[in-house]
Amino acid sequence: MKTGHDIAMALRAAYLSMHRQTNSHLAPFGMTADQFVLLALLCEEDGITQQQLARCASSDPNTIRAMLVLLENRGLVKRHRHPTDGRALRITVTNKGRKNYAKLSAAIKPLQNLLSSPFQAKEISLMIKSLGKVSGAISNQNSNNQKVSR
Amino acid sequence: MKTGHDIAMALRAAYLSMHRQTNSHLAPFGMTADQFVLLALLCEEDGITQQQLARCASSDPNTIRAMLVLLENRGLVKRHRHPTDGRALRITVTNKGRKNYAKLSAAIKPLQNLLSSPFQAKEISLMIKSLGKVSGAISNQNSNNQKVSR
DNA sequence: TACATTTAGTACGTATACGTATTATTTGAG
DNA sequence: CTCAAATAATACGTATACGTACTAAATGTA
Repeated sequence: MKTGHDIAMALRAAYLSMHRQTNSHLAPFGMTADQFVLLALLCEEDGITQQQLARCASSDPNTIRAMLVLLENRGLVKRHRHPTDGRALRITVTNKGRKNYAKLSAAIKPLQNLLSSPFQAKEISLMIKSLGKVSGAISNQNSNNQKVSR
Repeated sequence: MKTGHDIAMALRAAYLSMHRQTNSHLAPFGMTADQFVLLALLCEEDGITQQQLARCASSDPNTIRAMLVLLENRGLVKRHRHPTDGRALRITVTNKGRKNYAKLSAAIKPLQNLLSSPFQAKEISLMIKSLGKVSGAISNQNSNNQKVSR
């Protein structure tokens, strides 16, 4: 009988395997899997703030900032002051960043296909839905503390 | 239509959420989620080597070693020379380690239940099977390179 | 037995994940 | 308008993930 612990271990194995492979596919281009995630999100929705990026990437502002600094130093993104909110930074992708994204995106296509290859279309959406349930069930944990304490 | 990229993002979100929550549940006890994984594996199968532990934890020897050093400094595990293989180290859990594991195991039970709560038993085994397919499809990538190149 | 190859562990460096504390702005209540 | 609370970003520290290079021990083969 499978338990929550089994889910956790399976999730861990799948994520770490995927992350490792993605990194090794992108390393020849001097890019990491996580940097690619940011670049992909920004190419989809340019000009969002670090805060929003942290949410979309399921990460946190500290990590996002460190990564963006690296990407900015390599000329792939820019961080501008937000026009109406003096605290926030708007992140945009440079032309170089977009070109890189296109190249990398092509480079990991085989890996992405491999990722979906053992499944039928229905299974994929089912698995994604299940993973969403996991995220949902778990991430509404702490937000309670904060909302209740208000 | 969902693609490999969608699987990757969903997997990332689920894993990072789970990892964060697990860490925050274990932090009061001065333990991390990953340390708990090692302790759990060792309590199941005591006396295995760092190499085996790396495989079981879906991690790598460098990471495992660093974690074991921390755990050993806190008296939770011990690293002995392997009786027949002079290169290897056998890792065993101390009594203190076992007691800690029992305590922590109880502490995260609620989280583990939460993890499995949105599913029926069948869905759980299905998801675990799917995650296994992901791990399998991906991790047989590099081992080819090495075997072919010989 | 001698030696090339493989394997377990280690050392070191970079990137992430994320908690906590601090600063600068914005927002909202009075 | 004033000031407390909330928010975005940052600084800093620790733990992980993992690549690469190296050492020591085991193994297979000539």
